[in-house]
Amino acid sequence: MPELPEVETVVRGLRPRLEGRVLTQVDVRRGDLRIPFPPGFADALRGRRVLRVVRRAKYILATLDNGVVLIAHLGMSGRMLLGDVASAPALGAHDHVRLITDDGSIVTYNDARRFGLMTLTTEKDQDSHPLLAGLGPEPLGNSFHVESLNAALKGKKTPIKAALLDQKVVAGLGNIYVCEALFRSGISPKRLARTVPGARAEKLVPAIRDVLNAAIAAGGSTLRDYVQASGELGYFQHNFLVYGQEGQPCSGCGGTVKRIVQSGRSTFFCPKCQK
DNA sequence: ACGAGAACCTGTTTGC
DNA sequence: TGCAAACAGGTTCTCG
Repeated sequence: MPELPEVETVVRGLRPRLEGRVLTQVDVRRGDLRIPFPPGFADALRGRRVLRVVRRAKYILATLDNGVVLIAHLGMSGRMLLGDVASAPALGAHDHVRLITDDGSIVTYNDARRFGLMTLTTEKDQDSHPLLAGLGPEPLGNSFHVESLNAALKGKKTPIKAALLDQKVVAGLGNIYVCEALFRSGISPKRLARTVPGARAEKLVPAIRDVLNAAIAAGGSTLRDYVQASGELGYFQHNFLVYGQEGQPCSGCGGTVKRIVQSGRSTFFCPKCQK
């Protein structure tokens, strides 16, 4: 479900609830997510103060005052639901973890499909953690630029669509924003990645940045069940130019947006505008 | 070593 | 109307 803009939106919703607060209660209802919760998971968090909450790629990282870092990933269907002790919502069918703070906030991690995960590391080991160590550059950060993308795509025979979904190439893109960025840069999703470095990459880098920034400004995209941590809906889905637009007229040329399947995922694009 | 495809799991939408 | 198939924002493993 959530890609970089949605996770960023969730993090911004969690910050005012968690940063500076003490976790007075940590309840794990169901431990069989994508990876099992580590032993002592709840004990490592309970009674600790949250120093900061940040996003890395599609991961949410919460650093505690004992040096422990909570790693959370929302998978396809994960959500962070916010509530208050005063009006505590009943536990839902897929509420897996519930955090309660010293000022009465409730953060509930809900994930129907259980493709998400929660685990622990430490500040010291964070950079070498298996989930985080291999990630490519943040697309909105200083280390993502034409040169780094050129290097990452060099010699790759896979279609550019698949290459951009590879979190080692650039960290945080998913199916929606890859489709949108390729459309905005006029690059066919079927084009081999090794043919993108150069002039095409010079269009692609700003297209990726622009679409992500626009989506963050809109509070992410709300499809089906995704909602912001605040419970509000993102609205960037209304700005999709190709994603989900099969059969609709292309905003660029008036032709028809096509849907194909690449490595098992839907790709939406305009064959006239994207070469 | 690399890339395509399957697998993980549940809920919703689509099509016959 | 009802049921089965298809499909969904991600990641990781297996197989060729």
